[in-house]
Amino acid sequence: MKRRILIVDDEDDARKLLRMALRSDDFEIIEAADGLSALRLAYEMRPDLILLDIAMPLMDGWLTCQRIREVWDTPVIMVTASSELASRVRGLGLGADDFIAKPFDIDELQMRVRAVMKRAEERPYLERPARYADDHLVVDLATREVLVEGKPVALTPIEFGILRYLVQHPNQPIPSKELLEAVWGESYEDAEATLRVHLHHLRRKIEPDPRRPRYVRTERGIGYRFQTEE
Amino acid sequence: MKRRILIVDDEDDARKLLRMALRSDDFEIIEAADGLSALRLAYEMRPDLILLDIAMPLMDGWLTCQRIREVWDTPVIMVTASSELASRVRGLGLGADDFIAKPFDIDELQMRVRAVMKRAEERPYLERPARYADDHLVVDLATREVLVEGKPVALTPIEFGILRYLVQHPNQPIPSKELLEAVWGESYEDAEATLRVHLHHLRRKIEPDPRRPRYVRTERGIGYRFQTEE
DNA sequence: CTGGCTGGTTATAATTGTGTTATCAGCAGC
DNA sequence: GCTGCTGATAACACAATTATAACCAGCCAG
Repeated sequence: MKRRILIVDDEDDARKLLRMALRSDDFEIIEAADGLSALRLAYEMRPDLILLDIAMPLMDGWLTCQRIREVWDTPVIMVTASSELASRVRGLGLGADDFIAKPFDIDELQMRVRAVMKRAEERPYLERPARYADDHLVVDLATREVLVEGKPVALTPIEFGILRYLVQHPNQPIPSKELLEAVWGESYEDAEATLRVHLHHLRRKIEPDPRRPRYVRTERGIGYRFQTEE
Repeated sequence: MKRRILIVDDEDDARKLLRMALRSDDFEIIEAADGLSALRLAYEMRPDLILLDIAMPLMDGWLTCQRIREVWDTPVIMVTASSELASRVRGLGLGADDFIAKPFDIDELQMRVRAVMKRAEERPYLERPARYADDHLVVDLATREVLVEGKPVALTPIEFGILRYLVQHPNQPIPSKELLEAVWGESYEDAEATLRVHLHHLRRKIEPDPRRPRYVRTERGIGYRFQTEE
């Protein structure tokens, strides 16, 4: 089966180099010159792997990686200038699967690409949903769009973060601690009061009847759960 | 928790280099100079990660990796001279988790070590969805969902805790003390009166006829038992 | 048949968890 | 400076959960 690889780099020469290195019958190469068009292209073409340059104008590789990972589990290899080596560790937290330093060895690149793809295949593939839709509510995690009764609804970053995590784990009770960690990051574990307030706001915006939640159910003693079916 | 790393290389200098690079409060380093003693040491010390040089006399890195993997799946990082780059691809088939070329960058080594360990920790994702289901009752421990006659039933945390423990040990008489300890935690061993009350509530919610329990049978003088078949 | 034991049932009061509202501080844009 | 938006915090209301006590029912041994 032919694998599709998305190369993201703002410099034409760098893209060409990567493209040449990966020229193979096994791969189909697509390219983007900046983070934003990479997101759009990824949304459209569903690549099997993304090669991401770190140094890019506007939206850099870190941010792009983060945004991609908010929605898909597509494996990502970061391409770094060797001077940036020390900062690579950051990438682990953002979920990059591997790194390769420029200038890279062609054999090494190919090997890492194949290795990451292999690992991704072996992954116990629980693909996270990128979208929820029914008559009342539409949540599109890729475009960050939320529609209620067909009308767009503006969510604050925190509200969207909560909703995203819940939608990505439908019908599962999510402990409040887990939700806090997912949205606020670690070391924010005892702000459940704050969480309740934001959940209140979120419900007010998306629930048909906020008094008796249809989507964001509370699991007493545990946390919350996104209910897909009535 | 301190992680144990096994370094395998026949050259003393190379081992020293690796040891120095990984000197850290997080790691405990053990070493072996050839494949065979590496196997023995690994068996004895159960390292969390193995760093394996490819070029070694007698039993080379590939073979050692293969032998290790025959027994258990400790993560392995292969260390290669860069001239051997092309042959690296072989390692994938043998189950190595990552590679690093000599001479290596210290930051990169540390990063790869931590990345591989992190992945290995996340691996035991084989959480089996314990579940009980028949015509009348469905208990899904993963989603905490309980259905009676197809309708969802709301259990309190304690009620669910009791039911979970019983379902996880079907057809076995569970002493009251054990149930108490499992649900409330230790040091709560003489609240059997309380336990009875909660069991009453639980039965009222899930039994077809609470007067004559079908599922939660009482074992006089012992405790309780979850009966799967009539 | 009777007393004592084990376990079931009911009632009630205390505790806890969650929803809601109000208020304030920080901050960006104007 | 002001204005509007966002998020944190505190205060309170309310309902669900829990522990405790009191009482009841069945069983078994003598």
